[in-house]
Amino acid sequence: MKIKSQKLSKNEKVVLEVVKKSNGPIKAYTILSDVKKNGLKAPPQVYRALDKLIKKGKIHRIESKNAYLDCQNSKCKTSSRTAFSICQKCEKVTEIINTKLSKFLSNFKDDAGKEYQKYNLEFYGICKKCKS
Amino acid sequence: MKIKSQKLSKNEKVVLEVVKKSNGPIKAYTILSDVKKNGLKAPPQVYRALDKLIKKGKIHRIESKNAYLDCQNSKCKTSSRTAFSICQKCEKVTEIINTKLSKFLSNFKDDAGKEYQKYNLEFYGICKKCKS
DNA sequence: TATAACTTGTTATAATATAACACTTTTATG
DNA sequence: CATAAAAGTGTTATATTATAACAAGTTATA
Repeated sequence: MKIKSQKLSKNEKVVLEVVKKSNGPIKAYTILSDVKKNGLKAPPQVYRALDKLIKKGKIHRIESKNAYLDCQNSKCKTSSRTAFSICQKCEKVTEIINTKLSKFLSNFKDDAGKEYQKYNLEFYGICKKCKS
Repeated sequence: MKIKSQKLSKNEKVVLEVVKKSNGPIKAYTILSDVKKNGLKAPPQVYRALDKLIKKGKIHRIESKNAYLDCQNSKCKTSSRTAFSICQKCEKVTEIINTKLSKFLSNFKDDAGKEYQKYNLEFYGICKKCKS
């Protein structure tokens, strides 16, 4: 089994830094305006970096928000099994790292007996801070 | 507890028919070009109908595809707890209706002990047909 | 009938994402 | 090392997805 290189290119590093330092999910065009000081100028440069970073397990895409979040899971080597908690008020997003959940979903068989190597789960609710 | 009306407006009916008769997830602008023969002309008319239909539990949005699918679950009264199987080859999408899964996710407590009223789960794999 | 809530029609534009092509850099390997 | 293949970059243009804003019509019902 060939292991995908985790080495990052110049643009990938630049984009990853921006995603990391953002406090929560960040949008592609927000990243773009930020990385302009690093010489990047056009959307494809950002989107290409984002795609690679996702494949390399460095960041995740929050599908329901068209936004990107750096991976909090030190053990995460891929982008294949993800779960998030999303606050419907403040829009805060947290990655859920929970063995019971990931085991259940990884072992889940549908009615045809099929298992899945890849999933994305998004939970929606009101976070602690917004409740109080 | 007030029950949300399931009554559909004219445009909602028109859009729902198009989603229903489509063989799988359908895009907003595909719907638009289809409903032009019914007199609808502009994106907002379609998007408004889609939003309402989702809230009324008649259709679902497949987040990772920006596409819409009619709800297969006769018992589905809301859009709050959804699970789908998505083929990575042919892009076929099937709604997963599985009590074990929905129970597990509805009862799931995160590390803070929090439960969620709403979730969306997307499984990715290769469907039977594409495998053979 | 008045009025509030909902629905529609319309134009314009915002936000998100990719195609296509030329060029450069890095990596692998004969 | 040479050099070819693969990966990465820069750029322009354009495609795709979605919403803002406003005016007007319709429906429910107090």
